[in-house]
Amino acid sequence: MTEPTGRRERKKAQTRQSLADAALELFLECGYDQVGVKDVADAADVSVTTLFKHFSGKEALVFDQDDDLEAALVAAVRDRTDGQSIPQALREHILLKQTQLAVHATDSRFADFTRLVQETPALRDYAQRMWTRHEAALARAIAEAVGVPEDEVSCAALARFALESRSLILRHPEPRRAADEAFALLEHGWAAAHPGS
Amino acid sequence: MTEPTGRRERKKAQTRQSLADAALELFLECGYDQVGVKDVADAADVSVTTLFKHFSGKEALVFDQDDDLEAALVAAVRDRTDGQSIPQALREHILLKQTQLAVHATDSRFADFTRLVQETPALRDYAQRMWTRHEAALARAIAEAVGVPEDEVSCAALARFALESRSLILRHPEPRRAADEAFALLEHGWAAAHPGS
DNA sequence: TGAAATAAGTGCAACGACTACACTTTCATA
DNA sequence: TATGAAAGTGTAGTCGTTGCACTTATTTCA
Repeated sequence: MTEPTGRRERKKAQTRQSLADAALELFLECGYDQVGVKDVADAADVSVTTLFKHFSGKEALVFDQDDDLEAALVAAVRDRTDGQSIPQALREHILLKQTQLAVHATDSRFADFTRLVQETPALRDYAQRMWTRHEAALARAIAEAVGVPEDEVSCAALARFALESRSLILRHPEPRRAADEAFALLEHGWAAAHPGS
Repeated sequence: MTEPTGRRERKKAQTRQSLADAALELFLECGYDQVGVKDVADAADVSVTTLFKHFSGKEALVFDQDDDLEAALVAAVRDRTDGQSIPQALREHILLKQTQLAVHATDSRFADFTRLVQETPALRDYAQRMWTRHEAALARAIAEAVGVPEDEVSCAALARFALESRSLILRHPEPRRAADEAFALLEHGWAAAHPGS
């Protein structure tokens, strides 16, 4: 299912990959704003038109795989271990998915990538939207987990706040501690409204 | 101090006003995306260059007076009545400043304005940024009010969450109830971290 | 196997927001 | 009243993005 069957799909995927690779390399080397969309297309040896057939905009060149995000987020709530509260589960997930990898840079390329995103306003904002785009799905998952109607405001609020705290954590020198403090707030607030979950 | 002294400043203010008026009228009539920046300039009888000397971008044409926002926000925390918690004060302020006016439309023009903003992604996002831009100032005010160092994460978190809940409230059919629920979460969480404030 | 349908990729021209530049007009002030 | 600062103008350009008509490669199916 992950394997492209025909030659056509394979070439398509390859073109997309070339574009993403070229973009990241150029952005890292010269800075996001110094590189035009034309430069990326040229480096990948395709036309600008083709570039926009693959990516919805310049910022999207950097975030290749945003599809898993929502599923993982929902799963983090649904499949949390017994006794773990929803805010705790979300803190773990966000911390794992974002910060730990970036800080203990196993791969120095990932650290560079994160720095690029954090230092470029356009990309920082885009990343934030990427996450917030899944607010509704997360809110629904939370509502289902506690067994309340899915339009409960407190669920939407928890979803939004948790997703927002991501950027709060990311910019802090000690992400783990920041996450603990930010989520402590949510933890207590949530417990008051929904005891025992 | 609010009175422009010379004729020059008066004309400048007038030009700015013409632009803002023309923009709002056109946007309301035809929709934000259907109106070009050129159309606005023409309607105000100035050049496009001049338009951009007055406003930093197309979206800014709609939000004329964002300067008071920060001061009012800080004041809402600093000058809250005794016995009122910080989250309560923020809920009141946001509710008053945003939602009440929009709902009980004293002025139907204000309702139209709010609808325009909410229905136009570019404007909705810009408005959200406008508020979030003052997160740091609000966080500082909160930290000062409780007497903790100004880089306390919980203060930044409360500031961010409160500002974010604005849009949560705005899109809800019953803003008052939504505000109560969202801020209840913050209320309890905050009380746990900073008892008695 | 050999069309015919399908989809990727191309080049060009254009649009809209925005900026740089060199210029004119208008006002304040010494 | 002369001088300089500041408001305004028009043009031409950049950059991201889209529409269009077109070629080329691959899949499908009669």
